[in-house]
Amino acid sequence: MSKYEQIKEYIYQKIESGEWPENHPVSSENGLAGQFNVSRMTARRALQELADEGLVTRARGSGTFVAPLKSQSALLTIRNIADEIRTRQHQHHAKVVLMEEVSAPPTLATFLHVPNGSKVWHSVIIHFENDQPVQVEDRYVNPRLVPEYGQQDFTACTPHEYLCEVTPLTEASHQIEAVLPDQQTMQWLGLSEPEPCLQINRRTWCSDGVVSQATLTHPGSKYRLGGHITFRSPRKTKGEV
Amino acid sequence: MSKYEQIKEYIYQKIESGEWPENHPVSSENGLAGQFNVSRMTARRALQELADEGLVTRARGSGTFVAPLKSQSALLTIRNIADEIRTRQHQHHAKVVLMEEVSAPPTLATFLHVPNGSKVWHSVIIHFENDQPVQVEDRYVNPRLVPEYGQQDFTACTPHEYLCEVTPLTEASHQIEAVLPDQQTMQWLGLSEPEPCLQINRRTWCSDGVVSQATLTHPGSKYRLGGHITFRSPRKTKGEV
DNA sequence: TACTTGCTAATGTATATACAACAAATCGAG
DNA sequence: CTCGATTTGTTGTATATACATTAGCAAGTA
Repeated sequence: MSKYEQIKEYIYQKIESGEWPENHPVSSENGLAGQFNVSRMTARRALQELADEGLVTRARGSGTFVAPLKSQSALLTIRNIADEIRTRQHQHHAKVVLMEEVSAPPTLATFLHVPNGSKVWHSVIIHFENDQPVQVEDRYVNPRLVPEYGQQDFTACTPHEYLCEVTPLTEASHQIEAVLPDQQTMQWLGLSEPEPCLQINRRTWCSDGVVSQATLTHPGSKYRLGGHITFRSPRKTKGEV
Repeated sequence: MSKYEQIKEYIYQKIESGEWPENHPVSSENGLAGQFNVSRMTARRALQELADEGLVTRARGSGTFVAPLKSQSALLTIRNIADEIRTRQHQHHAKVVLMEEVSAPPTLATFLHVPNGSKVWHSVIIHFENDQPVQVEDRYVNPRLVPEYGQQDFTACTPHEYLCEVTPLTEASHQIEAVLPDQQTMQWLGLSEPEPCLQINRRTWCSDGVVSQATLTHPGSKYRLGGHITFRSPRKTKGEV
């Protein structure tokens, strides 16, 4: 193991064991350099990487301290529906039930930052897992940024994949809620009785503005959103991230 | 702007504009050092940080290349309910409706990795936002790792906050689904009619094993889970992460 | 062809040094 | 004692250098 990794391990162990609680001072760069008999730059690298991983905070002129645990937030990964189905070794296919150009109503126009009443792409696509419908994707797309949207074949590649290709997506915001589907959505999902649905509202951005607004509706009985989380960056012991 | 930041900006711009597509080679450390008239170590820092942010991949002996876009997954932040309410400038309070020690049924015992039938803590806590119930937290806790759980005052600090303090939580897994609440939950949430609820199933781990298993139920009409996402690490232009 | 060898270029690690920017403690004057 | 200036310690940036490790290529060899 390289020297800077040894120093990281040493500090990591102190923090994980609880020997160094929150805000406990960590030896300075020069201090560590002395303890471990390395140059300051090597000790510095250890501290810098720990800071990048969020385990310690550093303040010029003041020192390095054990970072407070971030109890308030955790990260959940949201994956592409097609990928998710495929990794379950199931079969995915999509059906385009609607592809049109419509005048954006006021709310949508505000969402997409386009002039009120201007034309936008509107598509509705149903995603199937082993021939069972698991998602209705109702999407509006800004034609200024993606003029060719209406001409794509979305049975081959999902809209999200396509959008990632043609525009460098930079951000997205999600809202997840539980709702009862309307009649039309029930029909698309093949539901005879109303049942709770997981609805994800997603807005995606590229550097030039809002690209797309999508509402993804999943039947609660056939779909759940899962994710694994690490509160801190895991140690890179075995060479893999 | 410091020199290494200028180099990062330069490369970032090339990638974002699409001028350098996936797998396009990036100038070598020495090359950039020449172009920008800096030392190799300064150019190296720029490339190294871009690699840490996932924008480029590096291979010893081979070179640096624009990383493929990760379209398949995005990250959603899940926050502590109490923090979330407080940042909305609303008032949060909690009510403990149940705190007991029970014998773990088989399924739960497997979940928590404890012997079948051994005692575990079980608590049910209702969280209020401005006196409206917004979450029922039904939690089981491994007493081997958190023996004092039953003696805490959870009107002052949420269980999750407490658990983060006493054990260094390292991981969690979440499952989110839409369900109809049972009679008891409806009563706790003050619902007269059944309505779709967002249910989060969370299991948390520390280095010694599974700490806790919680089911968080939110009424769909009063709660949605929101999150902002960046597909790539944002540029650190204005000095903030 | 198939394999080996050696060279070159690229990244990875480590060191030494210099100076800048900043925070906190120290000291001195009033 | 209080306020302000100075000092000291710590992190941030930048440079120069040395050597290690590896990928890719080219040339040579069987």
